[in-house]
Amino acid sequence: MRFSNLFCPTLKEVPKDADVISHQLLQRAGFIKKLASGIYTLLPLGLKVCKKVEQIVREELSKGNAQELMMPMVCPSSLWKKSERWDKYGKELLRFKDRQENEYCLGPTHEEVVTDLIAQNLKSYKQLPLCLYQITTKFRDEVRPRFGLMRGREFVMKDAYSFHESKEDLNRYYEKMRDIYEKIFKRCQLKFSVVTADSGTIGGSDSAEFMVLAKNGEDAIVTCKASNISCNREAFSFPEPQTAISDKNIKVTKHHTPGITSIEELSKKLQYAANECVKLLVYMSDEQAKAVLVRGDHQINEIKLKKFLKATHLRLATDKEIKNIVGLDCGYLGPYKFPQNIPLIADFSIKTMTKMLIGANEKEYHYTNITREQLNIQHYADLRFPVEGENSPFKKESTLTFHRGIEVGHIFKLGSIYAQKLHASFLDKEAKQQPVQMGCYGIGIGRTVAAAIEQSHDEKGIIWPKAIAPFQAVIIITSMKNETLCQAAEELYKICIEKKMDILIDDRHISAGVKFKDADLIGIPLQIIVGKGFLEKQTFEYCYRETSIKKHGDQKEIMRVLQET
RNA sequence: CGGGGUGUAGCGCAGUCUGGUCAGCGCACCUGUUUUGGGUACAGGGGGCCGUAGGUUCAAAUCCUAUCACCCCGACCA
Repeated sequence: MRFSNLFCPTLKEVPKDADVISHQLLQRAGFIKKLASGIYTLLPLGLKVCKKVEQIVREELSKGNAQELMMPMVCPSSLWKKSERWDKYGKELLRFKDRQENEYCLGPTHEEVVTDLIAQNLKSYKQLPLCLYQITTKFRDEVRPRFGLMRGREFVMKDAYSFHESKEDLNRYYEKMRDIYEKIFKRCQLKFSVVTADSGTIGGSDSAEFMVLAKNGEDAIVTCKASNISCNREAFSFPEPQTAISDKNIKVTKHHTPGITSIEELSKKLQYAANECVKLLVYMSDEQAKAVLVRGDHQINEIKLKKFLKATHLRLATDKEIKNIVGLDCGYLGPYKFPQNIPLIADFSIKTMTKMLIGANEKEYHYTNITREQLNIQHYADLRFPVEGENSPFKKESTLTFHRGIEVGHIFKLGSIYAQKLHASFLDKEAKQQPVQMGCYGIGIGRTVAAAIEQSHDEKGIIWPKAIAPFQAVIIITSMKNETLCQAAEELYKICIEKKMDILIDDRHISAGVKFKDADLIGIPLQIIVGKGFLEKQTFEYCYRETSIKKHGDQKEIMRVLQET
């Protein structure tokens, strides 16, 4: 490729709409251009890097006997209604109608389409196992798109779906896919960690996320080193603790607390630690009120709560609803003498409390020294997020540590939920009809590219891992007016092209300084400089982007170095 | 969805409070000279009816109203 011919608009200044480094550099180095919020054009270099990642993905997946296909982006609502996700998926599913007033959505993922495809064609166990995948543009109308390619609304994703005659075979393939994913991200030269995850809207049982460790990551990873557990913060589960024996010698005290409604203020005023306070939150679970108790220093994990309640829609009750139900404004709600028609559900941690501070269900009053026995708690469950630095529930001596990560891959065991809803079944060896067992496996291609930059850059620009760099090397001609230099560079370039190397030659009629700056910004791993060294000694200079180490060599040596990379 | 902010040339910004020599700066771009190993220097030049639509006024980038777009924070701590 000739730079003089390349559409690569680089910028000196940081675009004002970008504040994470990958987003800034992708724009500055001419890889992407924003069209609308969360919607980007991949410019030639951006596309080139994506293709390199895709190629790695294709090569590794084919080792797992996965076959590539391409499903439509536009999906009729009927399939989504069958799977019940037309209602469950929410606003992220972009819906619209055609001229016949038929409803459609833009596919955010393709379980429905692929399961339907299989339902229509699967007959016998002899056709299994089977794995199909595609690398296509998905659309999710994100609540808040941000960070460029890291959380766009339109994005390129590889999604694979596997089909099996038994759970055992699904388990076997899931493990295989985990290995394939590890190989893919290793080949992309990323530092990542595999963590236990929640399966979210996709549904299913086991799932694991592949997290690229980076400080700008949107996900929190919780680790207990001693027990070798690494988990998405959302999916960290606590075992049921032993019930503590309440302090029977203490007396309930009522306190007048006008204007004091926050845990922080209360614990200060009444000399009660935040972890001795209990807060009560009213949720609407499919429009049924539920009261949830959690310790003052804890946060409710709504994913867990939703699962526990088996709710389709879950939200906090509005102030108005609370007033209707309890007859009280927020701030003084408490579980003692709470309206009996609303079930009280408490987080496991409440079990370990010997006394507590709660709202009095009376304006401007709180109680202290309440014990669990005085409350009519109907259920205990694991409902909260872990807290950074708290003791591990698995190993006493160990604490929980937190890291940030970018979720670049996610694998799930779906089981037969989609198969049942979309009637994908087959005849087994005993001629019995069985629903097919499914797994699904995603990789965010654009997100992987962004994650690579988050992990590898400096003040000068991107430092691409060799495996996914847009070019192996760039040949820089320091002066286009010097014919000797041009000839030498062109000859080298010609040899590279003949050897099918992916090389850029910077033949622009501009000063050498600009060429160096652009090469650094774009992040090409190796710069080959044809300049004064050549005029003096007929040698080329080569410089590694990552280390800035400069060396000299003749054409033979350059070819050797290039073969290595 | 709530709060905050920003829309002026391809990019980054000043000008808006206090309406009138206000269509401006830097980078980028074009021409010429210069320079030729880390965004050379000088000279000249092209490009925007100031997000959009109304309104107020003799006069609007500037004031008012509406609207659109984009960005940030939050969207559970009772």
